[in-house]
Formats: sequence, structure tokens, C-alpha cells
Amino acid sequence: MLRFPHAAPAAVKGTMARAAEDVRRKPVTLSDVAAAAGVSQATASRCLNGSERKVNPELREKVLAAAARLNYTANLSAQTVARGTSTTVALLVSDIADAYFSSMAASVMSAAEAKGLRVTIAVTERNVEREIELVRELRGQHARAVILAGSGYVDSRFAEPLVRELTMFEEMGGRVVLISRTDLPFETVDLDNLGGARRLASALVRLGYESFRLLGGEEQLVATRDRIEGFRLGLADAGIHLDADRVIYSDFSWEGGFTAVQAMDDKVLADTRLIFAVNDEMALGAIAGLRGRGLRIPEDIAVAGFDDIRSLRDVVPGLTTVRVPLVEVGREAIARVIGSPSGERSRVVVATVALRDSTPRLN
Amino acid sequence: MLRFPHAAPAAVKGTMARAAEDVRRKPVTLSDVAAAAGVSQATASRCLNGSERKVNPELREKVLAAAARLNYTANLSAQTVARGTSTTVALLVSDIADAYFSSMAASVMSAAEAKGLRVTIAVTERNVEREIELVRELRGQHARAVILAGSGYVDSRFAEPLVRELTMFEEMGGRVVLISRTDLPFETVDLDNLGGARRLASALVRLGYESFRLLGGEEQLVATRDRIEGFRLGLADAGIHLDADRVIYSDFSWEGGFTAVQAMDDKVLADTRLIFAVNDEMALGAIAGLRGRGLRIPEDIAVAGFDDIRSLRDVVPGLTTVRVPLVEVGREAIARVIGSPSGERSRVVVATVALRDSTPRLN
DNA sequence: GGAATCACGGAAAGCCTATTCCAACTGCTC
DNA sequence: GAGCAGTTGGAATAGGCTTTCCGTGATTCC
Repeated sequence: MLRFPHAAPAAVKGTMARAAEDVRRKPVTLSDVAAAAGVSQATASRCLNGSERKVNPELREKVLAAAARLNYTANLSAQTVARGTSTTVALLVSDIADAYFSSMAASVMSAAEAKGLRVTIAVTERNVEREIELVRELRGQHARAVILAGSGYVDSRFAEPLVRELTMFEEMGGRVVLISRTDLPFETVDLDNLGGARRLASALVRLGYESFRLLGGEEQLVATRDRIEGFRLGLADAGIHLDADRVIYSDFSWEGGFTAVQAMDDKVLADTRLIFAVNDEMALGAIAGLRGRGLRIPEDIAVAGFDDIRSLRDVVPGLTTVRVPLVEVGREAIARVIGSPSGERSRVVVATVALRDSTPRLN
Repeated sequence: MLRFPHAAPAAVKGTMARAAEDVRRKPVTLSDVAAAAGVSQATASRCLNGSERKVNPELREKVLAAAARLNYTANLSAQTVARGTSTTVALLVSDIADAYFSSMAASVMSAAEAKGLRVTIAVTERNVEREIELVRELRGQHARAVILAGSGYVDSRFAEPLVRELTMFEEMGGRVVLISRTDLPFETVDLDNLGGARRLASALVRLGYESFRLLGGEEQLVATRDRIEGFRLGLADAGIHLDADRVIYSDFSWEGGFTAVQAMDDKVLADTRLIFAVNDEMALGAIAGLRGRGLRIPEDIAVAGFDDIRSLRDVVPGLTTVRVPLVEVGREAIARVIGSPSGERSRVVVATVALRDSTPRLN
């Protein structure tokens, strides 16, 4: 609130002095505590950080008191080095500002919290090389596990080095859990992208829709592929064939949906009764784009998405989508980090169709 | 996708075996690399991890080659222990699923990335004790800095132990940066909550509004207090007095806004032309609640929020709000982590009023 | 050409903790 | 009362890395 461009008024001097002296008081260590309590460092360690060995209650008290008095906190890094293993699990997401990923992060964190694990989030920016680099770093950090959410490219050119890196991570003793991609040889919490999209398509056909247009993220993305393929299957179940040119690939984001719709031909739009975007963000972007062109939702064009992100509750008309139970996903992912390797490579979390006003029953 | 309840088919055996053997191949260490390159561990260290000292290019090559061949990655924990300082900054937010905080996290992370810092996010759940506990842990982790966003209680009963803990953190050599709260004696990136709300109030009065109702988060929250106080001042500037009973305190969330509105008397609502909620989430919750009661926005009641979270772009009518430039906030926070203590305790980031359709000009 | 300086590799100390191993001590049995 | 297992405290080591300090060989300068 106050600003002091150049000369600092007296009032601030206190702060500056504190910063300037910069004593960097050496943090109190375990042996400080031990000394203060008059015991060996080994005993102090056994008292303060969960050890099997019992210590005399009397000594234990002394140690605890000394620790409290000195405000001791264990040095986590040192513990990690000494133990050779940490309690941190890393969550890799494409973009933490994305509603889908931030909700997932919240659910993973709360599940981890309950199990005494700490979570660190890293952002891949949908960049496989960065992803690989991050896993590499995590190996250096002795992370307990890495949970890989998002991205996931079909292209095996990218997959191979990633698999190599993840395998090294596992060999180091870490666990690998994937979310929503079954393309790599690791444990997976699968969101049933394919089944969800398929059921959505069936439901929409039942509502009377016949003329579809699909909006995908990048074509190489596993999520894109599965959801589009699922939708295609759902239509096929009803005897509707989807021409390849009815699928438009763009960016897996709001902007992607928006620009894709902007770029559509008037003729193309006229021949489209419903747009299915492979995630809600794209669907919302598409809606904005459509409205920008003067079209009404759902009267002129119906729209459906995927994920059921939280912000949908504020959107009018309500967006039809496929609900992904992220809380369950987070819990399941952490369960796999904790539990012993199950051999059960993939656990499907059921995705359920949520029909809303953006896709009303026709006629 | 596949599930193998009990008996595992042959296909999975490979996976199980890999997990079962559990060699936990000891990770390659710096001395492994040194040995492989035929140099001392000291030299290897100097080559691989940014050191001042030069080493013979020829040796350097050998070391780099050996490291690459062995797939060496530095053990971050060990480095932290040895160096006595880490490159991690911690970001403490109330709730990572909240659009405001997840956007802020994204901006802090990208700013940190540019400076070679790594960010770890922790969630306080708006719980001061938890906040204190986290800072304590961070001290144990030798975090380079802690950035405290959100919460912030007026009550000094809570503030005092937090200040103590933060001070210890600083004494250890860490930096403390607060976001959007000027109540504690540390460097702050201030969002100008007060000024923003004040300008919003002025703008709304100019649009013809006279009868207001305010929706606050918990009363003890600094953000609540500042924004309400600012709004009150803005009204006072125009000669409008705001009775205390026109401020309703609830929870700082969508649900808080929703339930607050649900609980309002019909008479109260009839006597309200505009509701200002202290953040967008609450405003959106309020809109949902109002609509649930059959009221139209903005014809019956106008609504305004604060923050300009990203998902507002999908809300109709557009919500009037105060835009907080989070990218700048993130950059500024990281700048304060990096830079030497400036003495300049607080840096105000300007919050600008964004008038939209939820508060049209009256008559 | 000799002395002073510099550049650079390596040995070793140090960071903080966990854990192994040993020694002392307890309480028992027979 | 000797021998025994069972406890429990402490010294010492391990863990992976950085950094100080030495010493050697090369360079520079007059």
C-alpha cells in the first residue's frame, strides 16, 4: 500500500536492517537438540522421527521438550538422503490453470494428505520432452511416485523415450501411475473415455440428433483419439456413419474450440445440428465462437462436451457432458501409489453421461 | 481397460515379474560417474552442476559423456543438504481447485520457471493452523521462499504465531512474500483490493445504482474486509451511506454466495438493486441462488464480483467485476523472491474495473 | 632463469539425518 | 550366582553431494 521509491523513510528502516544484517541464523539441527537434551544424536532421532526402537520415556520427554524449546524441524532433504526414499509424489499435469486439472490436483492432494504423502505439482505444458525431463528430475529427487495426467501422445516416437525414463524411475523404486491413458505399460486409472463418449453419442441419437460435427484436440492426443473413437462407435451402434471430414482437429483448449468454430464454413455449419467437443473447455470456446457468429445455443446448434468441469454450473444453457468423478480418480491414483503393485494394470473409473439444456430433445 | 481380478493371464506376467523382482537397482551416483570418467568426484561435481571453477574441456567432455551414458541425474535432496539451500519456492494457496488460485499458481509457476526456480504448491484449506504447520515444514525443507496467497485473517490471535513462524523462516535465510494482504510485516504484492472495490462502487453509482447489498466471505478475512471497506468508501465518495446490516457474511466460495442468497428475506431482496460479492465465485453462486428464486439478472437484481476469473468468459450475462492481473502478480512475487530485499514493503498491482452486462446502466 | 602467480585436479571435510553395531545394563531362569 | 536373552543408549558409519584446502604443473614477469 505504501511505496518508497528511493529514499526510505525511517519507518521502514527496521525492515531493511533486519534484511541487511542477514544473520542467516544457522537452523537448529538434530544434534543441537540432542545436545540440549543431553542425549546422543541417535536417541534424539529415534524420539523425534518415527522410529521402531523404544526409548526411555524420561529421555523421550527431555528430547521432545528440547525440540520444542529450540523450535526444531527435521530437515526433509537430509531425511530423504539418509533414508534413500521420500514421501513426495509428483503430479504431472498439462496446465494447472485448466479447471479439469486443477480439480484433479485437488482430489489427488486430498487423497495423498490422508495417507501422509506430500504432493508436488509440475506442469508439462503438453510438451512430451518437458514431460520426460521432469520425470528425469523426479528420479533425482527420489520421488515416491509420479502420477501422469493429461497429454499422452499416440505417436510412439514420443512414447518410447518416455517409457524408458519412466522405467528407470520404477527401477529406482518409484511408482508410476497414469491417468486416462492406457497406451503405456504402467498402472493406469482409466477414465473410460471411449465408453463415456460412446454412451453420450447413443444418448444424443436417442434425443433425435443425426447431424454431428466433432471437435478434437490435437489428433495425436490419446484423449482426443479415444473420445472421438468412442463417439464414432456410439453413432455406429445406431447405424449412423461419421465421415472423417466431420472431425475437426484443433487445440485442446478454450481457444482451440473458439478458433475452430470461427474457421468453419457457413455451409458446414448449416449442415451441423450438434457439435461434440472432446472436452468442456473446447465446448465452451465453441459456444462463444458460435454466438459470435450470431447462432443460438441450442436452437440453431446444440453442443456437448466432456469432463463436467466445475464451472459448468454457471453456464447457461447447461452444457451436456460426460461426468468424470475426479475425486474417485484421485483416490484411486493414490491407492495405487500406496498399495503393492497389483498386476491389475488398469482400473476403469466409470464416466457417466449428463444431459443438459444444451442438447434438448428434438421436435 | 482390462481387469484381472485374481488369476493373472500370461500376458500380465511380465509386468508382475518386473514388479516382483523389485531389484531397486541402486541409482547411479556422482561417484559412479566420476569413476566411469576416471576423475575425482570433485571434478565430476564441478562439471555437472553449475560451479564457478573451470575444468579442462577434455575432462569435462569425458565426465559429460559418462553421465549421459550412465543416465545420471543429480540427487536434489543431497544437493540441498550439501548446499544448505534449495531452489524450491513454496506457494501456499487456500484451495487449488479455485479458479483464482489455480490461475495464480499458473502465473507464479511460469514466472518461477523463467528464473530457474521450482515451485511446490501446498493447500491451506483456509486454516491458519495448517498454514503455520506448513511454513514450519517448509523451514525443514530449506525452501528458498514461501509465497502466501489467500486466507489472511484479521484476528491477531491467529496472526501472531504465524508471524513468529514466518520470521523463523526468514531467519533461516528464506524469503517471505505475501499476496494480497498488508497486515503482516513482510514484503507484499498488494492487489489493491481496497482501491479496486472503491472504484467499482463509484462506477456503479455512476450507472445509477443506489440500493446495494454486500456479500462478504468470512468476516475475519483480510480480503473480505478490504473489499467491503473499499466499496463502502466508494459509496461514501458519492454520498451514499451503507448500513452495517446491508453486509452479509458467508463463506468465501460459490456455495457461500449461493446459500447467503437463499437465506435472504423476500423483503430484503425487494430492497436490493445490486449485490456486490467480494469475489467472483461468490457472485456466481449468488446468481445461481437468485435464479433459483425466480429472479432475473440483471433485470431484477444486478450482480458484481471481484477477481475476473477466467471462467467468467463463459457466463451470461457477463459479470461486472474487478480485474486482477494475475500474470503480473506472479511475476512480481517471483521478482521479490529473487531480488534483494527492497525495503519497499508493498508493491501495489492495479486492479481495474470491468463493467459488463450484469450491471447495465439504469433507466 | 628464477620467482611469483595462476589454473586446475583431487583428497577430505562437511551438510543433516538414519541406522547399524556394539556395549552396558536389566531382569530371568535354573 | 552364573549364564542368558532382551533392552536401550551411543559411537560410528552411510548416504550423495558441495566446497575448502592443498599441491602440482604451467605460465608470466623482470
